[in-house]
Amino acid sequence: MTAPVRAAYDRLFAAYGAQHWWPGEGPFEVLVGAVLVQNTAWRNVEKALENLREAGCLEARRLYSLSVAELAELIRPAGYYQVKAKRLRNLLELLVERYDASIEIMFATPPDRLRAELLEVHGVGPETADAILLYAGGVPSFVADTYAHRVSARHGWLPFDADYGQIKEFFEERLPAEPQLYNEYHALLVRVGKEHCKSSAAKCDGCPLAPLLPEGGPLSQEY
DNA sequence: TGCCAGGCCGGGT
DNA sequence: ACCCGGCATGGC
Repeated sequence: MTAPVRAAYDRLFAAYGAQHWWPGEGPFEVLVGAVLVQNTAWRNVEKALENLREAGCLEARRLYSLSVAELAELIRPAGYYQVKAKRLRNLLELLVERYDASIEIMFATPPDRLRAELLEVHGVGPETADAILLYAGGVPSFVADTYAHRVSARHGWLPFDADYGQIKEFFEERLPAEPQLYNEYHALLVRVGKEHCKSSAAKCDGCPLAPLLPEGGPLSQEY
């Protein structure tokens, strides 16, 4: 059977509705948040962003003017604050030095090239790059995070050992290249993953995707 | 109270 | 090419 990627989306949206990820926040805040949220609960990121806001530093040049130590102290609630302070600065360096601190100029470069440039930033991996492209730039670049992996593996859509690029490609090949769709799908996968695919326990009871599971239930080892 | 969160990097085999 | 540990706060 062909993987019901679109059907899964429809079920998730029907069950959960719009998730409103990164609603109303400007692209710069999204870019900062994309680094801060690495392996971290979003509520912790909110505290860090609030600190930055109070310090008047939610602006590229202002934030770039801080030392790593100052930056680290402000983003402390987000966890991994020492490494993230450096990563954030590396990303800001690209934005400020190469793109004159302008998100708009940055996104004027072709998405494929911009993605490559983001990946060259020390501390920006594929998921962070895609999150920036999608949520800050409206570029239809699917964010294949750990939950996309779990859901895909459990449903037998992909082998468990599929890598990031394969998961991303899998979804992109089966969906129209619409940023709003990618945006919502990613958020919905996280939502359903948290409620039903957490760690090794498959709580398929009441999962909106349960009807789409192969015979015999979820197929995965670890996830 | 332990487990986990919207990753990524570096070092060792 | 893998596998693994480090990084850290805060909520359930």
